[in-house]
Amino acid sequence: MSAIRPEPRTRRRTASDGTGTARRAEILAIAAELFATRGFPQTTVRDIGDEAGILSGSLYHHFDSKEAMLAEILRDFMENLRARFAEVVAQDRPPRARLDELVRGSFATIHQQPHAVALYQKESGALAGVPEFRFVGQISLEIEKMWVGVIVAGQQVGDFRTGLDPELTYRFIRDAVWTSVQWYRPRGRLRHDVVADQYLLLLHSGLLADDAGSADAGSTSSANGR
Amino acid sequence: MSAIRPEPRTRRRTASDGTGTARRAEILAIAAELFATRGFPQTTVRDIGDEAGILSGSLYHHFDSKEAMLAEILRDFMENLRARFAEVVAQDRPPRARLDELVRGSFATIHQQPHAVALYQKESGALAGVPEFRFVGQISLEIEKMWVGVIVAGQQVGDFRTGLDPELTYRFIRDAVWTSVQWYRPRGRLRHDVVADQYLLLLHSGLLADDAGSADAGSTSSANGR
Amino acid sequence: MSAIRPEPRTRRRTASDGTGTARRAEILAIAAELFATRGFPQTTVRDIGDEAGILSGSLYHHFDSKEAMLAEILRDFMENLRARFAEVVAQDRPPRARLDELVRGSFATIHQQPHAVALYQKESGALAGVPEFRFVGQISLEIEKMWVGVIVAGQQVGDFRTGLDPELTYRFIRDAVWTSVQWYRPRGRLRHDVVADQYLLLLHSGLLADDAGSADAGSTSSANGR
Amino acid sequence: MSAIRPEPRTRRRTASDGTGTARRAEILAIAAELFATRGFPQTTVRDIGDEAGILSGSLYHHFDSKEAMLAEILRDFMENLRARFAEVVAQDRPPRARLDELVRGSFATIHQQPHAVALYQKESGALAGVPEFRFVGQISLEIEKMWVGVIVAGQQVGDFRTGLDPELTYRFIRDAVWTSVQWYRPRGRLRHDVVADQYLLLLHSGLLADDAGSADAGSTSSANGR
DNA sequence: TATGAATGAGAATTCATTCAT
DNA sequence: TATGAATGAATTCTCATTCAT
Repeated sequence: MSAIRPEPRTRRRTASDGTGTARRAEILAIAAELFATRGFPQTTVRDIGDEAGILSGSLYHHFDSKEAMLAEILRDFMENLRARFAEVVAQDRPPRARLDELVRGSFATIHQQPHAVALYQKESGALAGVPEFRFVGQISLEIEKMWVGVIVAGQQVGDFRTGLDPELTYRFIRDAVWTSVQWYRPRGRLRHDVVADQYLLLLHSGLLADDAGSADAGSTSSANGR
Repeated sequence: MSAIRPEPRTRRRTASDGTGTARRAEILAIAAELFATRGFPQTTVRDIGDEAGILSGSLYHHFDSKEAMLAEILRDFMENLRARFAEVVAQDRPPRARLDELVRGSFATIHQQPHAVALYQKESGALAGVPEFRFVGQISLEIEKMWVGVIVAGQQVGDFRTGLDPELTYRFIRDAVWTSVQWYRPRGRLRHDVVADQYLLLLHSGLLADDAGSADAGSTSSANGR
Repeated sequence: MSAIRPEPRTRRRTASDGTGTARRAEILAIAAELFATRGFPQTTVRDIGDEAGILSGSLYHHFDSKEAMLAEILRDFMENLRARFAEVVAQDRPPRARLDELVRGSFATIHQQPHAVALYQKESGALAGVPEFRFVGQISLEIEKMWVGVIVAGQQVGDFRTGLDPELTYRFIRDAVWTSVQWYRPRGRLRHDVVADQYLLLLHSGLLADDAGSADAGSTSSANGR
Repeated sequence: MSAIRPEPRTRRRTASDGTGTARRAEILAIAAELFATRGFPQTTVRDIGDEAGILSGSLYHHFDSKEAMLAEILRDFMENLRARFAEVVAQDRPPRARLDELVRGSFATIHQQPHAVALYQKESGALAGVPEFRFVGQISLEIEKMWVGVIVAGQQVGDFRTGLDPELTYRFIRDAVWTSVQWYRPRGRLRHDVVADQYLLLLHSGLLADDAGSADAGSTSSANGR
């Protein structure tokens, strides 16, 4: 019974009109978990419906499409993240302190919203060219600018090593931090702030032992403090 | 046409029987690229056939299934990688030198086989429980043991900072290194050895400037960012 | 397993590459009949598959979509019709003879291709704005121009009554002729050329008896010479 | 709220019980327009609800089903039309005058109720076998009898040409007249009575110019109609 | 080796309809 | 009267895979 080319229907409820928030949020949380664990394409609307206790078709009472669910989850997450980071970089503290907080905040976010983070990591690549998901690239870029800004500032005040390319450094940090969502277990024994501590220790001072610097060029690493 | 001893129907040519090797390899390369760029589930056998200039059904003369293609690509890649790393860790050199070479080798691998690396990164998660892909987890674990072994050795000889958990450190390094496949462009202006240099600089000595070090692990970390 | 936004696949076989013509034509004929009798939206691809003896999904081996089937049927029909009419209007005969042949040709077409005609009648309205079906409106317009051209020519040579608006006259004729597809039965006792004869009699001379003119409005339509 | 004798659940308010008449009529008008422009199957209850400013589910407080809406619209229209025509044919005037008025009345109806007419034209075919819509065929038949009766009467009194089959003539007239709903614009410059005038001119006297007989083949084609 | 036709199991989405509130 | 959540059946279309030629 499909028309030859049906005109687009009027929109359904969206996130911002505050209607049916309860059920929507519930379903979105379920979808986020499934998308994150199985991947978006591998998750069927039936999976979501089953988990939510309704028929898959009934999901369309709440959302326009499976894609729209993904968009809503990602948008919520990314706008939140941007705001969180913007607050940090706006602080009147030395770059080094701000970078630390960006890192800590990231690990905390992974702890609090592992699904959204995993989702972002997994799908943002495939979303690059899709118009409805332009915001992903945009916000990513804004975030990148904040982080790189802090790194550059840190180099300027002499806190950070200048031999490092800020862009490249940002990527190294970003990848190490966010990819941890793939092995970090929120309920595991390794707490997120401990992971952050460890990462910051490595990031700040490097892997080489402090007095290994002299040994670096090959000489006397004898005094090695351990 | 009847062979003296016909092969059991279940198994077609495999990589090692040296038949039709040329066409097979060609198709596998195409598949690897498509799998890597679009993702495995999003790549259809028709995509592969189109790119190879044959009909999708004809692919089944070469391979048992789409999954079998993925398995072959990944197995080739991972066994190679394991061998490569095994050579490095077997060298009679200080841990630090060996770790550097592991890192450099990884970036070089990304340069040489970006598709396989991307594939491994994207799909290995979803492959965790699939019997045919058990080798992925196994080899990953072997590789992890090699790297962690080097890190531990480095700590034992005093080259590497001991405050760092070796497992955690491995993950931080692994994630930063391999995730670079997502932004590294083999034909871009940023050469892979330069990327490796930059990463090793960060990894070795950390982000903090050398004269900031006194504030660092030095006692009075009052100004310390946290 | 749907990708977020799959790129459009390469085209399948089309009508003009002359491949698989046999099966294609068979299926198209079935589809035409179903579309014509049930209406396009009310015909499901399952209906077509059932009638063709294959699964509905298998139709997509031959055609890109249900819509594409409709387009092919209509295009074949309309281009043919245009050619047929173009031949007639190009003849070096008086307008009256050409108009008669247009009418007779139309009834003959209804006899020969009732499904395509019914389809055109039923669906062309809904197809107005759809890009893939622009040809429908275009060819319709070309045909209209041919007919109206003949009518105008007939008026100019004095064959046709000048009190009639040519456009309007065309529509009256067109609608009476083509709508007959809805009641004409190709295998019925009423042959198409008889129907054409009757229609032409009415069209030529009108409903009023030849000597009924005097009774007309009662007044002085004396010049009504027949 | 409990009525003394609650109506059986199967039947809700109908057109004739005078309840909620205003809203009902409003909704029916909306439905008629949508059904007429998009076609009945292509119109969703949601479309109707949207246009009426209520949710689609709420329509079921007024009507039993989407089909019931269509039935009500068509029945109203057709009973009215039958009555209108019945009045005309009952007049004590010559057949010719009555036929003219039937035609004029039809064009006027198209002008006044274009949606209902279009609806009738579009859907009556598909409704042929549906029990709830038997009235459509019945009334159509009654109307046909009236028209054919007038035509036959006209032939008997010598007003109408006798070489024409009355049934066939009726169909030609009916199709030309009613199909005009598809191009007639109630608010256009071409008024319905002008259209009727033009059609009647063509119908009465035919397309051939009054003195065209002699001009025809040049000779004495008195027996004209070819 | 390859084609071309087909299978069969899903996929997302639509939609008339119901019903508790 | 109307809402909002849900049903359940159907729809178009996709896709890995098979197999006779």
